[in-house]
Amino acid sequence: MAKNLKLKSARAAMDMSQQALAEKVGVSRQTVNAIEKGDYNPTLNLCIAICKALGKTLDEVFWGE
Amino acid sequence: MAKNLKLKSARAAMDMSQQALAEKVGVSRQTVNAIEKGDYNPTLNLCIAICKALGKTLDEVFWGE
DNA sequence: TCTTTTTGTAAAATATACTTGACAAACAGT
DNA sequence: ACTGTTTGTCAAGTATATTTTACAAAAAGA
Repeated sequence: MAKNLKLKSARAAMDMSQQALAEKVGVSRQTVNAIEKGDYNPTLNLCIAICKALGKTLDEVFWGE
Repeated sequence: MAKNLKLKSARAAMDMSQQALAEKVGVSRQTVNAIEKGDYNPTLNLCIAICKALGKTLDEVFWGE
């Protein structure tokens, strides 16, 4: 799978660490790391939580990798 | 969880049965049914496959339930 | 009414998302 | 050089998405 650079930059734009984002959306830091790295395939609910935490929409963060 | 009526209507607009959509995206009919019914929480890759099959984007089908 | 397609639903099994704990490398600040 | 934060990664476990088989109700067509 491909790295999710849109997620990485959206997180950077909010000056948030993987840890901070993970806590805000209620998952482990490794999960956020794996999603950014493209290792797996988050669930829709997690994608939505991440988008809301970053002030983005699904299309902006997860559409067109 | 809430029913996904946007998915249901997008599928209807393509004149596609749950079965037909399921085959097109490579999952079982029950999975499509459960997603429409709101029973669970598909993975991102499945959401993307469904959107492509229906000619929609993530925001149009899965954003704001 | 009869037949076929579509949909709703359930239980048991399998695949995989996600967790926890842990360790090391890269980087920033002092 | 030292300290603390961030990131990358691994292995073993738990939770849950998805499959398969199966049956019945609802809708559509003839």
